[in-house]
Amino acid sequence: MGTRGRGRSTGGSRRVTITTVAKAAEVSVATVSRVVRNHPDVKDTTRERVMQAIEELGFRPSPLARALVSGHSATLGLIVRDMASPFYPELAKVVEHEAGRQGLTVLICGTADDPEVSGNCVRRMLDQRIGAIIHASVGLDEEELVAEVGDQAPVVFVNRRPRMRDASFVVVDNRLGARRLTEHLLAQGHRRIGFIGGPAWASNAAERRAGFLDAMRDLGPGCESLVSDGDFRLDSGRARAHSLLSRDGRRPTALIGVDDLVAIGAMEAALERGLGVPEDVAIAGFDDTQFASSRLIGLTSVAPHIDQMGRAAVRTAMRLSQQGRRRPIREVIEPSLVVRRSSAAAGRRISAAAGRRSSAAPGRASG
Amino acid sequence: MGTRGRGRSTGGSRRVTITTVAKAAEVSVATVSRVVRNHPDVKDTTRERVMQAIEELGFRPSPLARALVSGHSATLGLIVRDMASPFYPELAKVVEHEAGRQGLTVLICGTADDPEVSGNCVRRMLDQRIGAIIHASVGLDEEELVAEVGDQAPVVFVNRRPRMRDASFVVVDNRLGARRLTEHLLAQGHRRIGFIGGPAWASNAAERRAGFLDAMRDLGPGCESLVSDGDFRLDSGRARAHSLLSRDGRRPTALIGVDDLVAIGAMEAALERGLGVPEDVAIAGFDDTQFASSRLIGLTSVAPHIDQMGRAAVRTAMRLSQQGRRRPIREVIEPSLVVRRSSAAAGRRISAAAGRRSSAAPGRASG
DNA sequence: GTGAAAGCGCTAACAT
DNA sequence: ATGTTAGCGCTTTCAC
Repeated sequence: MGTRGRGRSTGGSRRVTITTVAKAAEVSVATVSRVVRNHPDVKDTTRERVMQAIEELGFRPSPLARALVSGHSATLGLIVRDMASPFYPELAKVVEHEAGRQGLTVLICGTADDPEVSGNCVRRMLDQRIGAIIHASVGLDEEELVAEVGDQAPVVFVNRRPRMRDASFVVVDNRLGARRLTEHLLAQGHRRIGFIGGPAWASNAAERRAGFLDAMRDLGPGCESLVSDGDFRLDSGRARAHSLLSRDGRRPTALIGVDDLVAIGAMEAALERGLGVPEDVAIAGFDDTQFASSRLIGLTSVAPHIDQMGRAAVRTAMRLSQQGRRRPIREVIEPSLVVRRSSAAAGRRISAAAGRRSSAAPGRASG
Repeated sequence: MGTRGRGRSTGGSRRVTITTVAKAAEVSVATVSRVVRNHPDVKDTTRERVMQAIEELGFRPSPLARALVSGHSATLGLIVRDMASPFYPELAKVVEHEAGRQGLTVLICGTADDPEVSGNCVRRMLDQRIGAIIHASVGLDEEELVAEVGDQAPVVFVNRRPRMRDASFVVVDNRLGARRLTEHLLAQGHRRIGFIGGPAWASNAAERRAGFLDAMRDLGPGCESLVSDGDFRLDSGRARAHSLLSRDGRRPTALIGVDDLVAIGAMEAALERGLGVPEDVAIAGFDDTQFASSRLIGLTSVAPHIDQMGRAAVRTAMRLSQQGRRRPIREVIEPSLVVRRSSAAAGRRISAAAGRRSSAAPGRASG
């Protein structure tokens, strides 16, 4: 603290390398290296001496040199679709925080689900001998991705269930989430429900949609399901909602957005048409993002527990990169339903604690 | 395309290094290196030959080795306060995108304005021989930061004007923004205006506050200014707003939040007190984030032009790291005021094009 | 348990 | 205009 150097480093203080430490501790660089890496084959007294030298000199090993020689660095690559879409920054925050706690650095990259951007991104990461890739985008065909990566780094898919065998992933049970949400809406008396979906290639969108349709079939005999696919953007949600809500006489009384942003687009559309939410049309989304939880919006949403997902992703990535990734690690998180004003018929079915993370998944969940 | 390798790399294909290329092109590694770095001292025919070898072999230089020997890498470090606060992901998106276009990798890190986290973060980045640091957090005392970094990498402060001389930065003119906003509110007939500020150590918060107070003094003689400082979180905004709005008889008719999140907290508070926005109390914020621009919220906000800021930040970072950063580069962006429903007295003072980025800064701006 | 030596893949003098 | 050589700071056999 308070080095008070005048900008230029203070004359003599050359950079502290492993060699410096070796000399100070009167051992070879190999031994210092062992100590730093916690290799067992070091006598306790030696270890002590080296540790002290490290401490005194303020030695910090160069991740660069380390990565160059060992072939992989303590760096995580996080690939997202769009940092500006509310789900991703929340995920990024958790991942970065968790990674930081483990001393890992996080490289970030936003593809716009453009395979080319995505490819560049992955290549740049591999060139850095990245330790593991956390892939939370949905675009690039995963075959290509995995082929490109080969065995250069383990890949963890997040929020997306890859089609291929032996891939590792951390996802939320989207079908279950959709089912619970649908169940909730049916219980509210809705008989005509619209689903505003995502692009065909997005597996999580497909799962949510399928979950909705299955639930309608199983639980809402005689009810009508309307599906309209768009992409993940707000404007798409709005446009699709407008079109669904314009069916005179037969318009849906409830709308589900494939994610919160789309649902918010739908809310905007309702507003623009002079429809009250939830009186005229109930609306719900997926992801339980900050946006949804604001009382100004009060959007009912399926919570994938982003923090849990993020932490699991980092843990998985670390395990894979350590254990030589013998076999895939898969994790499925149970979603919960957070009911808010946008779908609360009586205006007060919101669970007592209106706080953000309150889970309201009831016991009556289907089997 | 379509390498179709069976996972394991296809037997013989060893890694392609600069030496491989040198052999193939029948030149020395130095020449290949020159070609790769666009060094002028290479005969055109030679260059051609090398380029072709590079192409054919699919050679990609190792950023690791490069950084190790040259002392700095093509990597940008982005330090933010909180990825989950709407301003930052929008900035991160632009920075990452712009960096990607230049072939730069982005390392990200969220401090919670905790100097310790921030310090670790900076050290990790320096250990990676980062090319430049874009610092968009506000917490760590910049003296410490700059001392720690020394001349190891150039630093660009973004969205924060450092107190020290010869620091580079890209900021928005917060005082001007605050003045324009205040002017707008006064023009709407407000005579008692509250300002919900940020923490004392945040320079941008201080500037916004000062701009507000100055404008009130200059333009609103006899008007009352109420200031209540909090932090940058939504809950802080809500709490502060509640307290300001509870002054019976003398409550403000307009509230400014130090950023959009705080302003939204204030909107929630108004809602909770049964006050209409903007009829009973007008509300406005800073940053013009996505959140603000949704019609569901329609928050009047001062736009710092995040995209412009982000691009300028990357440009500045690159310039500094190339030109040996002789002298600081400073850039001040002119904000514009985006008027939305939350402060539109008649309910229709919203500029015709209700789109997100429509700037509504009028000519009558103060000198 | 410890050390010596050979690189990892490149750049940067210095020769030529 | 091109080649040679010495590292960057570390890990990793392989001896001892």
